[in-house]
Amino acid sequence: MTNFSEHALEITKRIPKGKVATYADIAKAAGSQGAARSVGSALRKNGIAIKFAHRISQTSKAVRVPCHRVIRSDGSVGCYSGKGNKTGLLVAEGVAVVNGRVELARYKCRPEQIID
DNA sequence: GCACTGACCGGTC
DNA sequence: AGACCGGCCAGTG
Repeated sequence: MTNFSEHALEITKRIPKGKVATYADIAKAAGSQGAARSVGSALRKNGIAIKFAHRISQTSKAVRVPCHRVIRSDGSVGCYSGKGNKTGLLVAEGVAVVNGRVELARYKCRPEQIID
């Protein structure tokens, strides 16, 4: 695991429940603005899982990176390994998703909340 | 070190 | 509001 992907995952874990963050913001917070694509790659490689949903909280050890809270900068939910969206999970957490999009103005968390 | 690849971004049309 | 296009950047072989 490289420094960047590691950092990106750490940041992703810090996204508060009920909020979302964009790939671009994470890339920037990870120290490489514009590396949004790389953030996606990192999440894919680590592919932690969306399973998060049916087993929220507790599970002390399991790392569980909430990748579903990471969306595209235009508010669209985006892809997930090409199959399945994170829409359901977002809704389950209280994030309103309309037509596969999230109202960024309302649900996007501030950068300072996810930066180290 | 080169040449792909991709859970992306921003500007244009 | 969509759809397209070129460019980014880190990971991988």
